Amino acid sequence: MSSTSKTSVRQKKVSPSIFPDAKHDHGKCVATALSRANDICSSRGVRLTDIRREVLELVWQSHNPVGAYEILELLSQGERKAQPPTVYRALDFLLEQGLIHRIESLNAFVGCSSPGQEHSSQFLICRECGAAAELLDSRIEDAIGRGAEAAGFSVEHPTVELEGVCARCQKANRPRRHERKV
Amino acid sequence: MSSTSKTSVRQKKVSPSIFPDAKHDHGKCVATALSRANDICSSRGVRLTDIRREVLELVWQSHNPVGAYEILELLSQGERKAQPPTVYRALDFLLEQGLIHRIESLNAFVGCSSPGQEHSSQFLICRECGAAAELLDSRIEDAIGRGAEAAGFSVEHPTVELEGVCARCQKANRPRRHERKV
DNA sequence: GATTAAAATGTTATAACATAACATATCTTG
DNA sequence: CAAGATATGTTATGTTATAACATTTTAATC
Repeated sequence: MSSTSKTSVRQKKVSPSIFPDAKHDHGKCVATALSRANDICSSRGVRLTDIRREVLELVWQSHNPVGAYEILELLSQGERKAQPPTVYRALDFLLEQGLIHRIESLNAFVGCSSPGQEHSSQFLICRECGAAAELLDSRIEDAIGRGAEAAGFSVEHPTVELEGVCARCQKANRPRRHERKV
Repeated sequence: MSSTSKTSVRQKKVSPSIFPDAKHDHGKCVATALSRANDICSSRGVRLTDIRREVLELVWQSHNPVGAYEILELLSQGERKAQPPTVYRALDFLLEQGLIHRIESLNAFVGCSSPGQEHSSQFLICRECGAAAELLDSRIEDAIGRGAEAAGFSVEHPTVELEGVCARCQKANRPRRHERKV
């Protein structure tokens, strides 16, 4: 057991949006991610090299999962002319350190919202805007644990990726009253 | 006839193994899958052509997810010399009809254990023997639905793939008492 | 049973994602 | 600084998937 990471895990008003607001300060997201990554890496004695930091920054360019080759292109726009292995090696490092997650259903990568702690998470992936939000829902985790246990199966690496439509896109798509078909 | 394949679907002693027994009659699995596929396709007025049936049969060659190019190779061992699009088109058809599932974390395909009914399922994937078993656990489904709902997210296509070790492989791997390290 | 439109398959080429293998550079640490 | 470990560069190739267009097969209608 790793004790309590936050005491207010279960609030009354669960933030209705783990999805970032349209006008949130994304610079802050990036800054926080980089700062935490720094802390985590130095506390573990592993090196957050230039390439690794740049790749992390590119993954965090938005809340949408980004493909390795997209990163490669972005990375190659600067001075550096990288090859695929450079990117994949950096991604492997970031995955090992729990700084990013891989989205299997998209072959893409997204920044981890709570690095530094082991956790199994669930992703909500909006098919409209492409954003991915990380859910840390213990009830889902528990249900999965119990379901697997009933089959005598020991889960080591759960993948939970939920494609659908986020609240914002649902609102945006909802037709006006007078436009409705039925 | 389709209808009841067995009346004892919900027994007291829930089969502790949705994973197939080592010595189960796999020919029966295949025969059942093909027969159901036939029924489903004819009732829907879609065509289970030779290629599609062969691909379905190859997917069902075992309970381990199988890659598209592996299918391609197997398919090309016979008379037919197929190309990738042939296989992917057949797989697309089988997916659309709910006769197979795609395992995102493996880029591979596995037969559906309960075709003919819409369902969201969860996969238990053994990293030892490679077998994949399909769980239809409403509690996991519910927990996911609630978790997503709390975020205002509407789930359309859930992907739940649980990598770990199946009961049989756990037993097989467990060291003898006198061999234990700790 | 010929006509024809739709559906399925064949064929060629290429896109997209990922890693193997070995060379070179750069960081540590004695 | 020497020397091993770690990280990156470089070349080639493996693996998964699809686009685009040609041909064949099927099913429906006359």
